[in-house]
Amino acid sequence: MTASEIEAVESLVVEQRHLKRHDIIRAQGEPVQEVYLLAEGWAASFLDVVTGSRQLVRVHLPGDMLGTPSVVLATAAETLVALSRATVDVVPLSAYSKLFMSAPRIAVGMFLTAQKERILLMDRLTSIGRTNAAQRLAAFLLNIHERLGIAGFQGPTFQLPLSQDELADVLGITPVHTNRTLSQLARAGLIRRHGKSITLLDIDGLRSFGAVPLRRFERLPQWQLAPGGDYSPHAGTMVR
Amino acid sequence: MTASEIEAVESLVVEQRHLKRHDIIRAQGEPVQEVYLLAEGWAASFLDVVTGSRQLVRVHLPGDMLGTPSVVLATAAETLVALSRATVDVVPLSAYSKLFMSAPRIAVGMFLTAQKERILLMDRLTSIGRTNAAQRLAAFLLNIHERLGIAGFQGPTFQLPLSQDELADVLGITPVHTNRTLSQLARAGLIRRHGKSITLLDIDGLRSFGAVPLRRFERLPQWQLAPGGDYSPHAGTMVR
DNA sequence: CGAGTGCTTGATGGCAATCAAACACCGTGG
DNA sequence: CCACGGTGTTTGATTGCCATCAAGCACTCG
Repeated sequence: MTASEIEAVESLVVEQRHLKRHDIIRAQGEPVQEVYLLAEGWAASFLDVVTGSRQLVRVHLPGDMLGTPSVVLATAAETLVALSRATVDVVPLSAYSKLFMSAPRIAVGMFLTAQKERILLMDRLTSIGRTNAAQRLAAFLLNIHERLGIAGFQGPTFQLPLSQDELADVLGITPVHTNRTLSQLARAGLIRRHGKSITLLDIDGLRSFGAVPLRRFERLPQWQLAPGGDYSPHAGTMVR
Repeated sequence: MTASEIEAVESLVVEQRHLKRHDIIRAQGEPVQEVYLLAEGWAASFLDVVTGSRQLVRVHLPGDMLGTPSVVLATAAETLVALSRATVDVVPLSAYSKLFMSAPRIAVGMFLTAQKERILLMDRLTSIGRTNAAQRLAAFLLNIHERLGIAGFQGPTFQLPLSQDELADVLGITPVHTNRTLSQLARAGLIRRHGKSITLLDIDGLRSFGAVPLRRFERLPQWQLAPGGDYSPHAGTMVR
């Protein structure tokens, strides 16, 4: 989200929750009455499968909204969990929807954010459906690295607070094979590991190896509102 | 989309294109200047992988908007292709965005549609990441069947205008294995095939076999606009 | 009727799952 | 201080799902 969107959402916060690793923010199947703004730490959204396994569909970093897909459902589709010590701001759904309906500039931002998330999910789907374990891992590490870069962290080294079990649930493979795949990328000289610390030794190499497309998200001029932040009066385009 | 949303989008149509099977509506990498409303026939969105394979990320039926995720990009992420003889309505992006910014009721609908698509992508990701080929196929057939039911078709039999190669690109497996998997579901008594015609013999059996979650999409009361279709005046929630 | 496309089946190989066990790390409690 | 249980990581052995390679068959169309 952009800074102004975060600012607007922050004004709706009614509660702040401090979580430790593995704490559930909101479980799959619960009624949808809130959305969340991740203020600090890492979190994840995952779906349970009846067979017992689960799929991490998204890893969240500070500034991300959590739980927004489920606003079209009566009961939540995803479970939201803290991956590290974290802080989330609780936003009542009623306030969130009211913000959308009363602040056009924010509404545009929320809409475009949702479309951006669709692109990222499409990329993940392609990665999991059409590439092997090592390529998926490369793609995932690059994605995290890029997002940390946007958040201000520099350099090729970062802390990844995911266990190999959780990483396996991201990649759609088993924990055992995750371990072997990490070793494989290290042996190939693409990454280095020290505990939870990951160093990307060859970013271009990882990108071509993982078949990762470059995504330059932009706000096209078509999405600029008329000055003043109010709705541009276009008679005839109003509906009903 | 709801009927009123389709109606609103239809008023923006500048051109109608009649396509035959395999025609490209818009290719990956092209500038994003339009979105599309599928009026007739089947279509698909897919992503190419540099390794040569591709992933069908979404199969579209009449009434679906095509190409909307890429409105956050300068060049399109997905290729849009006709799966059968089809008709698409071309909507300039500028008109589409103007509709969003001037018609709050439609804007809410477009936002909720995007969130719904995220849920569906999350379900697909879980299906491909965490279930085997037969389960993915069951889940896909159920999804298509359910959407055809919403569109008014009844009964357990429908025409699936996808080649096994295309089906393979949906499921993230090879064409050869798609064939074997179809035979497997038929041998198990879950489906019957006659050419492109598919009959679901045991819908509940397919649902439990494919580990398919039930999704009841609803418009929660929080998303109801104040009567009149105009923005509800909530002083203090306007931003900037 | 020949070429192309799509479907089907067989044989073989490889990537990843499964089963199993040892090892490192860490906070807790005797 | 060290025993300990728990969690997480690593490695080996075996199995199996699916990919790959190959070939035959059915159908359509120019």
